[in-house]
Amino acid sequence: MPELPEVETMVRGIRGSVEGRRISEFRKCPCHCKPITMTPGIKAIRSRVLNQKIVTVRRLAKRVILDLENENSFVIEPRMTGLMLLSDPPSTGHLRLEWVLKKGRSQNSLWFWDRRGLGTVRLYRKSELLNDLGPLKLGPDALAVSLKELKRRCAETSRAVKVALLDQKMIAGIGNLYASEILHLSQIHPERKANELTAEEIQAIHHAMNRILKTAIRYEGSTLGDGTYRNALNQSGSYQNEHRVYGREGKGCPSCKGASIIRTVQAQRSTFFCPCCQANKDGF
DNA sequence: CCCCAGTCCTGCGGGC
DNA sequence: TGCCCGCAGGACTGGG
Repeated sequence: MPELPEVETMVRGIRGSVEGRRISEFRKCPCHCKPITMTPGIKAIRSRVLNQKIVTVRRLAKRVILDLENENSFVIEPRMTGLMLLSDPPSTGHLRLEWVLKKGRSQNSLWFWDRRGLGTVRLYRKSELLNDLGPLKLGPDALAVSLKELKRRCAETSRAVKVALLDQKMIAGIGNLYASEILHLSQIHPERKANELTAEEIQAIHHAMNRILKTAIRYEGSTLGDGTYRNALNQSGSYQNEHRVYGREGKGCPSCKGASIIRTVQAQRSTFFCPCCQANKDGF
């Protein structure tokens, strides 16, 4: 499930083979699955992107952005199982889109692969992506938000802090896996109301967010049991071996060694935490 | 404002 | 052994 570290890994993996190249072809792959969401349609996209050079490859929260020289930008949202690949798809059956790229005489391809097909590919004007007033309505990036801004945004919501961290309008880039990891390192109970956290607790979250996400990027993200997440060369990440709580229900807490990790459900998603290390305040 | 359930989608694994 | 069902959850929507 690509979250910030996985999407950052995708961007880093494809950048060198994509930036500065021209799109000589953009097409749907002949797979028999339902087509993924794409706006506008393939014809309109082709008319705006063919023969355009890809100037920049970058990450915007959990999206991959390809900025073209004519001020159009591809916004690729992998959601659960989408991948950006340069070679060797996990299975050819779920290849969705292909960009054929050219630079001088050399030619290579970039693919969007998506087993479940929940991912989306859209073309926007680059000017629409500059801030959170645009169509994406994203909050500040989890790796760029200042402590002051995080405090301000926490104060604005009474939702459980775990649920608030998943809200891309509040902070962009964190998903279900890293939300649990961040709160465990912060030693904060996931049900605590965001607007009741102390300044010290928000500072702990800010610090943990940076540490967890940066470390996960260094490990090239988490590849879970289903093996779906892979980097641009179809290789697994390794941060799953460093997980403190996610997917570790009933196993020992890596911090206190004594207690077992508990799984609960918040906003219809699994939350993992240590009832001992994260048992702070409000009776939790 | 907040919360909840439903929607999209496919593969996997538990239970019978 | 084989089939059915629930689960995985990112983003979004509609109703209370």
